[in-house]
Amino acid sequence: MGDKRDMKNRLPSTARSLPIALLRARERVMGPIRKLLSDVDLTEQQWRVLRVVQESDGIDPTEIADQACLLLPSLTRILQKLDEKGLISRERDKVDRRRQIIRITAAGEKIIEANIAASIAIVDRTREKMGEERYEALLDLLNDLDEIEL
Amino acid sequence: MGDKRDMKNRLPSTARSLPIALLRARERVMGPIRKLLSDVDLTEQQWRVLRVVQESDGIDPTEIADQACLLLPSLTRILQKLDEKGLISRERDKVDRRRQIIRITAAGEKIIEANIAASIAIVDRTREKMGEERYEALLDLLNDLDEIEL
DNA sequence: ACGAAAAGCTAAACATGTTAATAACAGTGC
DNA sequence: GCACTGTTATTAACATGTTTAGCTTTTCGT
Repeated sequence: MGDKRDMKNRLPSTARSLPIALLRARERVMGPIRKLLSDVDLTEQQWRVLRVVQESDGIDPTEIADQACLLLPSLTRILQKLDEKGLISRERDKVDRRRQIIRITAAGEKIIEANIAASIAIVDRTREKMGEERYEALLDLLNDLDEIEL
Repeated sequence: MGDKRDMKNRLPSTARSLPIALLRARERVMGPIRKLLSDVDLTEQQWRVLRVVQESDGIDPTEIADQACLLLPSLTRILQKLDEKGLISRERDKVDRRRQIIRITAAGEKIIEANIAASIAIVDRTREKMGEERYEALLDLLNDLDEIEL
């Protein structure tokens, strides 16, 4: 018979479950950053999008979604919010009119400049606490996992 | 002056950004599982909760939230859904009447039995493709990250 | 040039993430 | 017994995740 205990023990406890371990780790990393951003009324995703836009010189939503790791429907709403807040500008591409060109505004630049240092500090602190080597090893393994099973 | 390029280069590219690497890795792992579960009309979170409940012998929401890595407001809605679907039962604790006791139903057991094997297979396949050692090393590093910066 | 297929984006619907506020109950000190 | 405080769980409000459908524009084959 299909004894319940047989199946239970073949699955990892939550600490050894990869999906949950990834969740917890992400929570640990993003917690402090979220706290920082709430002071300027930005979500973690809005900040990610704003930074991708700032690093480019005019970029379309598809490219933003790819770099910020967001699905297009989510991005659509985020761009609407950022537009309302006056942090980005949107413009139709004159050549391919399906496409939009997103740019950061002066107000957007200002917000980034005001928070980028603290953002970097948080990342640096995590890397130091974990140790440079282990931090880099973790990144390597995560990237490996992402490239697996095409 | 605050040259823009100075700040840009101190932040990692998306591949070397820990938050984004964690996102992508999670997406890669959960994709196949989500596909499996959509056939039985369960979300990834509902499945996680159902399994935690099944592994216990009566458990309260706070404990479920902790083990399934969910916030209580999310869990409240998920338990309502699972209750509507008849997969769990809820009961007030007779001793401490703030507390609830959640149990899995026969229908819930049936769904788990019908899908647990495929679920295990997906995890196993990922571990094999990545290599046992690297897989375990990744889990160790993720757990380390979670324990850091108390 | 024309119609089918594809690309870029948006809308809608439902589920969860996140924070703040609230209700209901339990324990504590007085 | 009563106010005080902490715990458990829910609700509300807003933002995002996820899937499906839809619209507009372009590209391609013929």
